[in-house]
Amino acid sequence: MIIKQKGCHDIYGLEAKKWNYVSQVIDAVCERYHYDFIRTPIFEASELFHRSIGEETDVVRKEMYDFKDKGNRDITLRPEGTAGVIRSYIENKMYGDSVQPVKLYYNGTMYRYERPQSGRDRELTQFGVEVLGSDDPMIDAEVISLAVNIYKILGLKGIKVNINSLGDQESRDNYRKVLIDYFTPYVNELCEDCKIRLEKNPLRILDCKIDCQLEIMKNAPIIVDYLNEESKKRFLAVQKYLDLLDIEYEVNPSIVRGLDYYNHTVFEIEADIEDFGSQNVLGGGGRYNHLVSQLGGPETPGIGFAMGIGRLILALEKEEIQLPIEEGIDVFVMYVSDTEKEYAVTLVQELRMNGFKAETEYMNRGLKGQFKQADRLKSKFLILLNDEELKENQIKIKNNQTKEENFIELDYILYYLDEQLSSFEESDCNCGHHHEEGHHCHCQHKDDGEINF
RNA sequence: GCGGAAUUGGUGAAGUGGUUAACACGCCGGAUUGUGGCUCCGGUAUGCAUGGGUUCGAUCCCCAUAUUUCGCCCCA
Repeated sequence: MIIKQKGCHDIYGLEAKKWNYVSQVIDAVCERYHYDFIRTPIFEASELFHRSIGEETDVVRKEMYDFKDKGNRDITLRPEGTAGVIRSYIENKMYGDSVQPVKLYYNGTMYRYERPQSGRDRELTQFGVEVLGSDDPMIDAEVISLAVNIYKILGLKGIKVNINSLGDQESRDNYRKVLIDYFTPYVNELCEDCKIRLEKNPLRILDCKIDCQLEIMKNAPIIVDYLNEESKKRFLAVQKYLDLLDIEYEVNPSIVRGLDYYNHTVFEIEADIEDFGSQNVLGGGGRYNHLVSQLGGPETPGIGFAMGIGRLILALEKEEIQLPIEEGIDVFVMYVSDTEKEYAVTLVQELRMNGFKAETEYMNRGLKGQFKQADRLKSKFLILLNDEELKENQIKIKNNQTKEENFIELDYILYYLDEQLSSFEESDCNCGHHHEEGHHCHCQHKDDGEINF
């Protein structure tokens, strides 16, 4: 038997419905924030990732899914979304578009050659946004608020935003020196990885999970103290806008992010979920004002963030949040004889063309089997075709909840179903969603007056 | 890259070094001659991840591989 590759998943059934629902929420929110969808290739030249993400990062050093193609080109399956979007921005000269800044979002699969575990796969799906062309701190706050809103609309509670600033190049260089000076006397106390980091990327020592226990960490210099005037002002402005948007956040000096292209604002969004381990970080991002020029475009400020959809859905499941997913069908058409079957074919077609979710029998089951099938499909109504009754232009329809049966004129069936089904839509919210019995509406439009699909 | 646990049918699983591998759910069929969801009856693994080894004999013991799963590093 051929089975799926390590760290990959088949998503189908209810799981697939959840994914689609989350995507719908993302699309709706992005539309309101006026972000345009962009779809870039899943594979790119390897060099793109080496140059953008950084040679020394773990993602590039040990997680790249790369190979040679038949033309002997070095190809990599994208490990994240930003690099491809920036490449596209430059290649398509979007910096010349009449509408600026350019606000984009993507939602697609990424690949990392990792050891799979809970909340981490080799094929993962990320949704993310990128804003290019504006350095306004207000955009930083907007991007964070967009992410937070998506989590809120989906019903996640306990969302925590951690922010930090890496400052501009001057601040960062300055801080880098301070860090090296600080840690060098203690080099023998550091773990093996951090000894290497001390030379290559001292910032990452700060979020080392091993060395964070050390005494020297507590007194380590904090970057915020080494920001120059301008960077400090900028960071405070971001916080001001977050306050205005009523977003709770915490300044966390240990957030440095694993990709090299970030400067100024960096942030991570985590869910406060028990037993979620290190998988509680649902998304993260930051500003990258030199990435575009680094990849050969004009000097262009940018900011973005990404969230893992798989991990998000895991979080929703852990929190037992019911999504308003439609289940079941409107009507199941039953038949026995061949002439009834012929009528069923056309009737089902007509029902479908008029917007009803209609099903019929394909497995040659007896009437008993068809009743069972209709129940499995959670059909709200049953239509029982009968040759004798059809001759009289009559059709028998049964409400599968009340068990009430009625004879209806053939021509009247669409109207009848329409009327009957609308009584199923009763719900104390009017979000337009259909909520199954016992499910609650999480659209939150009533509370926030914001999003309504 | 490192470490722990697991792998029996469509599903959940029990089990033993020795003839036909429990049980339950599901599914299909029948009792019920065109109104079911209850009940009863019947059917449903030449098979216990794969490859070696130990043995008279292995699903059960040993080794390896694969996969799943949970951690570490890192990340979403």
